[in-house]
Amino acid sequence: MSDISDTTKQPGHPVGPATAFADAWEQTPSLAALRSLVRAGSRVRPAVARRSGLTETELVTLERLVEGPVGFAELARLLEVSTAAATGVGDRLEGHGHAVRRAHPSDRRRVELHVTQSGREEVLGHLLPMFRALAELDARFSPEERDVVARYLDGARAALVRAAEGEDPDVSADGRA
Amino acid sequence: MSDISDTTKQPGHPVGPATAFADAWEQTPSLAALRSLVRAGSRVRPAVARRSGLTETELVTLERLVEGPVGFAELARLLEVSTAAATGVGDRLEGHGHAVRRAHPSDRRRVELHVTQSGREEVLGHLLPMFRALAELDARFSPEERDVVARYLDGARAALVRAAEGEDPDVSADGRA
DNA sequence: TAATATCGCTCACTGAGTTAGCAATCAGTT
DNA sequence: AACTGATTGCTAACTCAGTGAGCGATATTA
Repeated sequence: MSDISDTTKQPGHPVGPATAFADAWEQTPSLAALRSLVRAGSRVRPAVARRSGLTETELVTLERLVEGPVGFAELARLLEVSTAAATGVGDRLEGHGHAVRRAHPSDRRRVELHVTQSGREEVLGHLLPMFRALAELDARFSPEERDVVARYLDGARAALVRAAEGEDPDVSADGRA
Repeated sequence: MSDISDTTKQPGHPVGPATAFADAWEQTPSLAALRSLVRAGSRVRPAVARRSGLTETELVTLERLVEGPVGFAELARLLEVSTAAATGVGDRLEGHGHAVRRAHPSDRRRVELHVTQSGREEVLGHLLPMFRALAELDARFSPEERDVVARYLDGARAALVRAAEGEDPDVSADGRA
């Protein structure tokens, strides 16, 4: 009975416990901007992947591949999937022409996955414009301002990392600005 | 032949086109911090979902539900999935005891999904600590500093949004700080 | 009242992930 | 050199969250 929210009557912005939500969030413009930024950030990869006709996993793999070839075991580790899944990712990327398998020069167990020109274009074509835009934005701020921003962002990062891993409340190290 | 990267010989940090990557990125500490932040941000939801034994989709649904009940058509729209998938999400959330179906008071076609106490605890328990940590961080900065941060973050958000949607290069509106 | 649209559901299917187990290879120890 | 154990990448069988098509029920509009 008391199981269900009593916010039934206020569809848009109910008053119940959701207030606690809003209380800790969206108070200052900077916090609101932070929220929007993180939201926008987590929409980039899915969107780019969809436009490229790739899985998010495949896109992450390509992003890594432009920095150099990777073996499948390592790939599985950084994607946090099974090696079987990594094999599948390689198959699909090869099918798209975005990557190629190559024997490891010294270790004959290993097979390295290399990005192709097509794969590199897919990744850089979508992401370089974003990087450029961010670099231009960054350049519009003074060194002192950038320092403030960096401290803020680093603190926020620490908070998010703590949320992502289990929250040990007594971890007071790490994110001190 | 010229298809494959010639970075084969430099596993760790090759010199090839990946340099273009690094050039536009990770130059200033603030840009590096921004990158880390976005990275950390996109790890939060998957991590929280896994710890809660939920799909990311189910977690997103719960986050929305704490703000009030939603119908399945609307839910499908905001999740960007089919209504069939939304039905499945509802089934699973009900199975977990995190949500309940209820008839819409006036429209007898509609079925609203309501969060339960259990569902609310699941969401708030994981996310409120993060919100609090961010609010505390925010409070450690002066209003002037927060203003700088807000301008920076808003510009960054605009760049990310532009990257998520198709990049129209001539869209100069929107994100001007 | 009739035509159209919307809502939530079921059904059959797709596809990216899982676990288990395989042969091949490498590395260290006798 | 040979044996042991770990690692690498693959296949096979399966799971499960998504899709598209189509359904009855209800709401909305002409």
